[in-house]
Amino acid sequence: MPRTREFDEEEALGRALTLFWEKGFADTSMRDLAKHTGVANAGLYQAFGDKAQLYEAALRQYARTQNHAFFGPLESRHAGRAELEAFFKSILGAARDGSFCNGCFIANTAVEFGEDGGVITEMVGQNMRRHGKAFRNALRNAQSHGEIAEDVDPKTLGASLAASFYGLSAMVRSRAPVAMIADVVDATLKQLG
Amino acid sequence: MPRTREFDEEEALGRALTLFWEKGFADTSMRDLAKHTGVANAGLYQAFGDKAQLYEAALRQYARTQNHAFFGPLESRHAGRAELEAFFKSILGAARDGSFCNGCFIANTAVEFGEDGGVITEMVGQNMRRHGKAFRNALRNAQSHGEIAEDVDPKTLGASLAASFYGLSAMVRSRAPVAMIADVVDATLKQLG
DNA sequence: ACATATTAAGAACGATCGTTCTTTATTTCA
DNA sequence: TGAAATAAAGAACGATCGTTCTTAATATGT
Repeated sequence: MPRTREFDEEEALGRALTLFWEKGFADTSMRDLAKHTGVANAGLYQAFGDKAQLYEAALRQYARTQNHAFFGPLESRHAGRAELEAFFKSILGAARDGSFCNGCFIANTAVEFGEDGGVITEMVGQNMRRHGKAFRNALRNAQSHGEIAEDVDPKTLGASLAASFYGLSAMVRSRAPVAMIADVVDATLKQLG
Repeated sequence: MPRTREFDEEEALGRALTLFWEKGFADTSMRDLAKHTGVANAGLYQAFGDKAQLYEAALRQYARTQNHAFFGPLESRHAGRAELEAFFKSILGAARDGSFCNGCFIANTAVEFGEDGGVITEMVGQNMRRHGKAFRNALRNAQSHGEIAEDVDPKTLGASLAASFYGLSAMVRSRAPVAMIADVVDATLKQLG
């Protein structure tokens, strides 16, 4: 009997993500979101709940798509030095062509929400652990294949590479000169030996 | 003839900074600020201009005080390896005791404002350049004194240490486990050789 | 084909936002 | 000491916020 939903939830969520990613949670209004998604105000509430739940859904989609595209290669059983280099060089490339100009949505969320004691902080922590694990996986593989120096500790360097990534994210978001981003990438990769 | 101002501008600004630092620009209302500074609503406008100008003034005070306390030692002509180690170890300590739980206000501002094309972004860039220069100064001194490896490039590693600092800031702000912070600090300092 | 359930569109609500204005109190100079 | 000028306090304003409600359109099961 019911009328069918006209809009595609996943696509609308993607557009909401774009807006949250660019402007953050507090600076994005539900009216902005309705306009940008093409979904009526009430439709967003019907489909996703309130604004916070919509943000959570957008964050989940980011983790599932964009974040997965970035970190998936590092999580492969065959990930090694090549994937680590490709990761940071692709960030430099994305900084050049502007496709990384909003930085990492996980890192942005970490900064905006801080410790809210809720589900958002938990999701941030979960994704940050994923990042560290991905780097560590690639580092371990690279080390066992003799592709990087023997004296690196995959656990500590993995955490450190994640921190460098978040730092790069903040710098790119505030439009630091590309030369500075290139310097960071150079020095970061030098740690592989 | 005029009545004298009752509150101390610098102290009120410090309290405003505390609030902006903890909650960010968008989530801090002028009423919050009036309550927390003890200065009446109109008094803040009288003394500082509008909300954005108040934030700018708070950012300037942060650069002049907190930021200076952190980076001043690295900018000394006598700064070397000891100061670099002390810097990152003090971050670990501050992560432990909670005194760094809001992260770096410069990095937070970079993430919240992104590229706004205005004075805020310019101040962020200015302070980020200062950070890179401070690290580079200490690295150059350390190198010329034989305290660190000869093959490090102070320029690129300086930029990279700044990125690591911003990343640490984001991680601490979202309450990453102290063990993870310690890992980042360990791996970061390992770059000194 | 009609009744019904759910949608879309956006008007409307109360709260809160940044900002200004009004009022009252206070201090200094002539 | 009285007049002028500024400070302090907070009420008030219009705008916008998140959210809900009203209305009208639409698609499905019998």
